[in-house]
Amino acid sequence: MQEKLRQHIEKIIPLNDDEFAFVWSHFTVKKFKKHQFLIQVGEEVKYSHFVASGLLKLVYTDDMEKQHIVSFAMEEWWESDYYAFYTQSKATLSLECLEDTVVFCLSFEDYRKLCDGLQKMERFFLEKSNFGFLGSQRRIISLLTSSAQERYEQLLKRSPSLIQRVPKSLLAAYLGVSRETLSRFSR
Amino acid sequence: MQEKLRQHIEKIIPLNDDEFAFVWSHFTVKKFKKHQFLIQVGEEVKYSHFVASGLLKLVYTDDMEKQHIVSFAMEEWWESDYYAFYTQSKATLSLECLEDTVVFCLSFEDYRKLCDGLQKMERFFLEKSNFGFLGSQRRIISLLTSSAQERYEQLLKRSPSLIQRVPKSLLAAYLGVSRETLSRFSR
DNA sequence: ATTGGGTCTTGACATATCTCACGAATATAT
DNA sequence: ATATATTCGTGAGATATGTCAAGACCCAAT
Repeated sequence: MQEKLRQHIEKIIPLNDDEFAFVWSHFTVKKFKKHQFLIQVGEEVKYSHFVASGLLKLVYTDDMEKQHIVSFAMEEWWESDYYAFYTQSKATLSLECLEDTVVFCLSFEDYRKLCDGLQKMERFFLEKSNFGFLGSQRRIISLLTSSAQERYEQLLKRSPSLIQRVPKSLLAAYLGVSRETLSRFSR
Repeated sequence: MQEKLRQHIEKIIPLNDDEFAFVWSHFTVKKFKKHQFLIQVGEEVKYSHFVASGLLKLVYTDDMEKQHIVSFAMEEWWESDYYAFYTQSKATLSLECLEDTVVFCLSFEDYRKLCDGLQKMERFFLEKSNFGFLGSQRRIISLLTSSAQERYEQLLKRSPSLIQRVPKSLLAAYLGVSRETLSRFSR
């Protein structure tokens, strides 16, 4: 079970058994059913979540109650409302299961302890953060430069598996386009 | 001169004189005039830059030769084509001075040495990366949820100083809206 | 004083996308 | 098996924004 996390970390930095045991001791395993919430707007954000299996959506809900998808979290993704997590404030985003999901949870306190206790893990999280930043930057460029249809085609190319797993209305909410407009692209 | 960098770092982690001397030894100072390029598309990206004074634009140029502004870098910002920097590949973005500018340059090699030699600096860069990621995420949400006019008003509120320093055509290129459309908002 | 480059505004028209409405197809729960 | 909710596609009209063109303004250099 925890092997998934170990392999994930070892893609970036090698760990011996003792080190991984130390790492693993900071996590707790939680299981959720489709439609359950890991984070709700206004509540405390206790954990950063490593997705062992399943699929989640991180959502911003606007004044009109319209949902916008900040990101999808599949296997091997880390996900949380990170602003609230790092600043230990209340959630402005929600995190909800699109499928039955298993996550490994890391509290903010344990996150700090882990980094302080094992130098390598601070390095690991730095790499993760850098990749997250670069991914966001690429998405911004896509939003600035491409039409809705082009963004849809880019998404198909980059994440073909997503299309099988989530309804198109959610892809639309991720791309920043209406459900109906996206529907007309397929033709 | 280097005091600016020290104060900047000490907002996040305290340093004694020896530690800062060690940090500073990894940087080189460079000065540029308005219109000069720090990074050009296709060239190597040697440095991450700390802006001591001045103003820069990080630009993505599309197939139609249209410019899109990934970010503005003012005093105390770190800027580079970070994808190319981290992967040591060729630049896809350009970095150009909008004003006469002084930067402190950190090569990739020195960046690694700095992190390895002084634990605290890895921590510092992790904080920076996290903030960069959160900033990008907020901009994505803004692009997904708000009209061009709303995004303009948000920018005015968040960075009123920018408006004095850069032509509106560049603000438009940052917001993802045409120069003409942005011009009509002021009324 | 004059020139030339950059900036800003504005009008007219084109186009992408949104919204609302409806119905068909499909999945899900009882 | 039936009922119910979700999902998907499509038409028609509204709206935001883009594009092209013209002119006004400002400022630095000659």
